Amino acid sequence: MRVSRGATSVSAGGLSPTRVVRPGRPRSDKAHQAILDATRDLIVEHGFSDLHLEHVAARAGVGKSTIYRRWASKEELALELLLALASPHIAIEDTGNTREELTASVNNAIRGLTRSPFGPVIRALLSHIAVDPALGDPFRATVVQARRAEIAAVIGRGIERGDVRRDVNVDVATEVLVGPVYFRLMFGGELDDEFANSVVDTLLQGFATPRQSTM
Amino acid sequence: MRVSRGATSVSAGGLSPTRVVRPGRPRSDKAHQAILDATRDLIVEHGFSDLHLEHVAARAGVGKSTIYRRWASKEELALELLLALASPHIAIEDTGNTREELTASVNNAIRGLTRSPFGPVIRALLSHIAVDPALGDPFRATVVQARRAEIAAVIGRGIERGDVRRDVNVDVATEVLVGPVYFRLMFGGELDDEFANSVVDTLLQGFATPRQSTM
DNA sequence: GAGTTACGGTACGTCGCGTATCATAACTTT
DNA sequence: AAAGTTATGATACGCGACGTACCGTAACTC
Repeated sequence: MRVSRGATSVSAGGLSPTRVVRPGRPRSDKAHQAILDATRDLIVEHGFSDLHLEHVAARAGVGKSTIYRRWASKEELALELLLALASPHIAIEDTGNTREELTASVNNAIRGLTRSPFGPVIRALLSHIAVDPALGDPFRATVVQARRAEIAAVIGRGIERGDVRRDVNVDVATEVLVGPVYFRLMFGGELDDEFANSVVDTLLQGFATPRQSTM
Repeated sequence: MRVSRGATSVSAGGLSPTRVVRPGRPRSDKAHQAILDATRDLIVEHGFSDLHLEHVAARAGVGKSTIYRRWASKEELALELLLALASPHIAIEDTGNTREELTASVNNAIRGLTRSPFGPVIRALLSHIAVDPALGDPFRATVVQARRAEIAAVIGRGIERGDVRRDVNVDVATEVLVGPVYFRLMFGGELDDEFANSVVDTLLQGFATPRQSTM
């Protein structure tokens, strides 16, 4: 059995619930965070279906019962982890330049998937998100919704600046911008700046030749 | 990877293996197909992580050992099933009309996911495809590659007709056409004709206003 | 018929799940 | 400082599925 109980770097964005401190032990959030960290590491290393809570407990330096006291299932634990990891990669700054902002939209998604534990974790959970509403619905309601809103804002600013057609559908815009990124995540292909630029070029100009733009 | 003993071709083109008939029982392929059918039904009903080979055996009217004799693991069984289900939804007819063909490209993907068992099965296997090369590599090498080639042909015909810009990157074209479909498969949203049309409209015209097309 | 082989069935050890129980450590209250 | 409260780590348990091993037998060839 593995003994390395390395709690590695602390991930971003923890939750801070209003907690009433009562007699007895004070629900040290160190344990809470240690469990999430161990879960993250083990998912990254072995994937979700080989995530075993007894290993999580061992690596977090915690009893198995402590985990079951706080989360009803492996899925709930994974969901909390996923939402915590997702949030940092969504915001897009208003730079005044539409192309820049669109590229940032794609690059933000890419960087979240390639340069942070969010990538391996969501990869491991894709099926569950797609199949299990208990995971999928909260994820859609928070992460996906936030990303749609952020890109809607980018498109909106582009329209104001006169750079973007007024009739662009913002939901579809999100999907053609970020969908390709997830396509490559699943089905292979480089996720780099060149890809981001290529997607944005394609989307800004469109497929059609100028003379055919009313085809 | 140890595939079944070559009794069936892994891809969906019918089965015509050179079979050496030897004494003893003749590897009835009825059993083989019954196992695949049962696997498909159970994945559709309960998802991949609740797919239990003892149930597959029972539903297929087969001993559990028979399954283990032919496939090394649940994943290999699922892979063969997946490849068999994927192929029918890829070909795109040359209609002479670029917009029609692009719409068909998106609609083919949508129909494969919504109107056939391929949808539930790939949903259940997304994570494994994204994480496990033993599943992902064969899938990419066959299904994804075929789809890329098919869409490359559509783009090529569009260029010949003068409808599509000559500098469109065909890989990126595949991704912006089909990526949105998989995005919605995972993260929610209707998968219907309206969506397909909306994607194609967006992609043909592009985001940019005409006067900004060189932005 | 004799020979061969895959077959269905079953029993087995292993492992992770999720629950229950318990003595104890950590902290609050008085 | 002592008493009271509560979450904690540890351990044991039953359950179910995994994957293996072994059987007697059915199906087919020669």
